[in-house]
Amino acid sequence: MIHDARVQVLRPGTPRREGFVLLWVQAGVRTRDNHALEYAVREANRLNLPLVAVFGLTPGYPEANARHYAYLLEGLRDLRANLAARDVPLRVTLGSPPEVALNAAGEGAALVVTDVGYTRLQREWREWLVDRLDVPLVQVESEAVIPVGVVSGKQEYAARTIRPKIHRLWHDYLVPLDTHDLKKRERDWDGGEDVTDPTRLLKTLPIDHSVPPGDEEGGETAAHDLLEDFITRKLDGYATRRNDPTVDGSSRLSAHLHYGQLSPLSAAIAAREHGGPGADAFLEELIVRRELSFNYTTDHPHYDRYAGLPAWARATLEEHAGDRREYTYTRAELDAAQTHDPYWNAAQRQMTRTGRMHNYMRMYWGKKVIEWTPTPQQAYDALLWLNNRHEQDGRDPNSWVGVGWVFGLHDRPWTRRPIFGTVRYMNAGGLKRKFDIEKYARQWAE
DNA sequence: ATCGGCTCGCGCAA
DNA sequence: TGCGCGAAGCCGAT
Repeated sequence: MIHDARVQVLRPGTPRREGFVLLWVQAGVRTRDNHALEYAVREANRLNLPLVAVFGLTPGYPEANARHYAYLLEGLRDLRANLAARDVPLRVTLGSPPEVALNAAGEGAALVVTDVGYTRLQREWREWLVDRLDVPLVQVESEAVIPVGVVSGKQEYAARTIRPKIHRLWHDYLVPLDTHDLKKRERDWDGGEDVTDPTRLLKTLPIDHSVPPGDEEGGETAAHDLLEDFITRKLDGYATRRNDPTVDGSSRLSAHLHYGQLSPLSAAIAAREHGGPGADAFLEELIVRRELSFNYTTDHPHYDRYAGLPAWARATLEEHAGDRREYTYTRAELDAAQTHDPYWNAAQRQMTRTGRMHNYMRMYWGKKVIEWTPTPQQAYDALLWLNNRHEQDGRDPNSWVGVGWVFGLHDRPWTRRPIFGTVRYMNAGGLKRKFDIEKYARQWAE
């Protein structure tokens, strides 16, 4: 089922009666549980037209490097194969995504269907296309379990304010998506770039190659293998094991979700069917926390800036901006994991080597950088830079929210203390109390 | 080992 | 207008 609230007409009009339906893929790089794809298939069948797809591959995506592009290209490789099995040919074209979509539409689109991403740039791409297209454009939301605008129309203050709104709605949206066979097939649709060998194509792209690919394979096939493994082997222990950075207890699905290779609906339905406390904990992360980050980037004009943090948090940090810092490090020293703190260095190395830092360590990692930089603004910029450079899912809405949390976003005040003011403080004592931090340090030793 | 206090602002009850 | 309470904590008192 495709809920009406998922579908938004961005450019109204009557579809042409000839040509093809065009699916402009931006966010949903998959065929399973992709509402935009299924909507496009139904529209093509209704209009008795074929369906084709296009992806604009921009080498200029802000902050993206070889680590990110490798994962994206693996996703496109799988997408082309999986769409072909649905009789939908995919073209991958180098260039600005909305321009690529506009040019493809110019070849005879009756109607353009697209999906939804939640960053400023993705919104601007859609707006750019709306202004120039001369056929209808429909967006179908599939990266959120519940459409962002349905959950809330304003910036939520914290998880506790968005949670009841989500819980009220989620049973209406946690419903399977049925598929239809495409009736008409387009045979003459140029495929553009060859994505069968992502490594080869990656080398030719004029991007930042200084960060190598991470340690996990991208793409829809790997995503579903990982999901199955997670549900059968890890979900039962998830509620407790996910908080221990020395064991493999987290889902590792975040990057697949970020690149649209895994539908959050697929993951949510699989977890709910399995049940238990692990499923509850996972659905909290997958739906409540994830939609809270979409809410932040959608309803906050400065979601990626220090100035966008809550007023109480900025005020208290600025009151303490003149407090003495025992250690200060440059961005390069942090990047190279060259601090006096072996636990911090271990976390940094886990991230640079694998593309993932354990969630609990990420909080500690962020809090320490507040202590070790001259001003909170510099701490914010450094953390965001490090996160977006090395994390496989960097530049996801959860990147800005995760870094923002370190500075008090979606959190509450605590005891006043130097440097932090009333923003929550963390220290290595907590790591020692909660788990075997020495083991973690050994796991990620130099 | 466990517990209360720290501190702000939202949202609901009244 | 008052009141309860909140993603992951810390610290000192018992």
